[in-house]
Amino acid sequence: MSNQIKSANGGARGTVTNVPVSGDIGRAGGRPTMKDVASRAGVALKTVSRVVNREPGVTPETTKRVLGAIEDLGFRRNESARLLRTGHTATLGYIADTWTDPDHAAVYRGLEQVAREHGYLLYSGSTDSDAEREEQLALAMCARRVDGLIISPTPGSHDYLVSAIAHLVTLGHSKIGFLGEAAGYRSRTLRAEYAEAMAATGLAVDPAWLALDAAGLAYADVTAVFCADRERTRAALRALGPRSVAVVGFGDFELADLLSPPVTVVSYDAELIGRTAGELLLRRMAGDQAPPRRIEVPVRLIAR
Amino acid sequence: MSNQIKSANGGARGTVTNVPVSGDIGRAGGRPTMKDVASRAGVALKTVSRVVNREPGVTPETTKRVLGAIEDLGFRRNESARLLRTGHTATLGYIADTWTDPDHAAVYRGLEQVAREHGYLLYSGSTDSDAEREEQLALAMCARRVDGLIISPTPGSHDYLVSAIAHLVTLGHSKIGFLGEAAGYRSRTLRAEYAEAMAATGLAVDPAWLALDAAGLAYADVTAVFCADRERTRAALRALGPRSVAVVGFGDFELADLLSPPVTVVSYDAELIGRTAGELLLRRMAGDQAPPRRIEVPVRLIAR
DNA sequence: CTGAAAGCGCTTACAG
DNA sequence: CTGAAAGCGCTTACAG
Repeated sequence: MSNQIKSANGGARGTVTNVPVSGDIGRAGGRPTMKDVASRAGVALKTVSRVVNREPGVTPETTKRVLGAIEDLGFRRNESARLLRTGHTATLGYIADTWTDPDHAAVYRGLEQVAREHGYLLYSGSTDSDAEREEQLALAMCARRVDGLIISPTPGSHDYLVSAIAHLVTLGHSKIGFLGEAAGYRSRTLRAEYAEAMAATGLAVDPAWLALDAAGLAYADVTAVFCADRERTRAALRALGPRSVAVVGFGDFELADLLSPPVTVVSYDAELIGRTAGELLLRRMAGDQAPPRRIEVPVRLIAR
Repeated sequence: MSNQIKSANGGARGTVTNVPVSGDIGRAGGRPTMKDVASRAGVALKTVSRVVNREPGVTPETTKRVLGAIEDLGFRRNESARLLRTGHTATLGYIADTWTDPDHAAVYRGLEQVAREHGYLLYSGSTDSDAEREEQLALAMCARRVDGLIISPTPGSHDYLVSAIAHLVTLGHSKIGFLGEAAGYRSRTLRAEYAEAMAATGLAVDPAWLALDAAGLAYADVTAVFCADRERTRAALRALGPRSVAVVGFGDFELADLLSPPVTVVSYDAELIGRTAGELLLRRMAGDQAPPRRIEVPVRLIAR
């Protein structure tokens, strides 16, 4: 038995309405099967299968009888059963940190486009950066035999830092701090790459610049700061109040241009990433045996 | 055959890496089945089923043999097949306008929590407010026999408008305009409810206040404006520049408090909506036959 | 304690 | 043009 709930969305007053089972959204007591249709139409199972699949070679007469029975019974083919026999599931899985991150939402969007164009449905799940949950989701999706799986992992390399720092140098800054996660693998990587980017730009790094926190930013010995994620960008902006330190953030956000002074950010087309990932996956599913590829989606600096 | 793609997420430089098939993420040539395990362990199919399902009454000895065969073959039960026999799919569907809307993302988040707690996986899809796509998605999910379906439709009633307008009246405003969609059913409803809310507050409405657009806001005969969605709130703020007209928006957004002057918004806990919808649905799936219910999630005015 | 048979709802060969 | 049988990978009765 299936059920349907309508929940009001972002424009409504926050209402959840519980709508009972109706129409073709399921029904108690089991749904009619091809077997039921066959017996009602007085034909064999296989004939029903033929008209449902629009296979040629069925008399208009019998076709009509079968169609009538389908209509009468409200039959709808059970896709799961068909797919079991067929061997694939026409399903893709997508796992990411959280839909709350606008970039992930955009990746999802791009991926969904590709999936829709090719007739795939999407299983989705979020991990909140919990590795165990990521594994459980991946395993659960594999157990359902998804045809393909896309995982949006925690980030790797970050050489966009170079352009962000170059931008600040152009504005006359040299004491450029870094505001990122306090601990963990990802944090170490990011800091190392910040140091590299600084070196590449010919700037020395005061160790204190690596240990900044938003609260103390106004009193730190820096004239500019790069924030590794939206959350820290916002924290920095809040803590600084009337801006005494230049802020460049990773990840664009709405209204960033309306702040005074506006915030410069490094950003990229996350939806394109979703599309690209989807297309790569589909190509592989179609038999492409090429070795792993790495495709870079351009990052751009939005100087404001 | 299953495939796996890793696509970099919101913190990375925009990389898509295509990882080839490996480990238990699928394998060419078909995966081993219970039958394979049975013949390798020298037992009947049913015995394999027993140990996989941890049913009692199997000798430690045979259990060990079966487990060994499972290990050797890398067997993982095909959940889709099990579920076909079982009659349910342990799957919920969620359809909404777009994940890009932070409220929908939050609803999803709440729903996913409930789903996870109860062992359900989520099919998801977005419609971009396209009714046809909504129908196709719903049909596709029903064809897969989801156990339940949650659709987040375009909004209905909007009496939160009353509190927003009351707030503006408190601040001394009486010429309060409305900025919303230009045309369509939803737009008419919203405007009607705005007019009602104004009347309820004892204010007359100049017809021109209903036909505002962001661009002309600064020259309109209003001292305040209510914006029906985030997009229009941003458009109004952009068009107004240094604020001459008070702005109240529907839907909170990051950094709204950092603008000068800060923007007052009407908002609600979208994640709670997701949880609530999920719990209602699950209850119904468990046999609850109660008539449709309407649950209201409180809306709050965030005056800044 | 273990297994052979039938069945979930469909499709794939193969006959007539 | 139509159908009876076997099978997808598993579980559900029912025997031994």
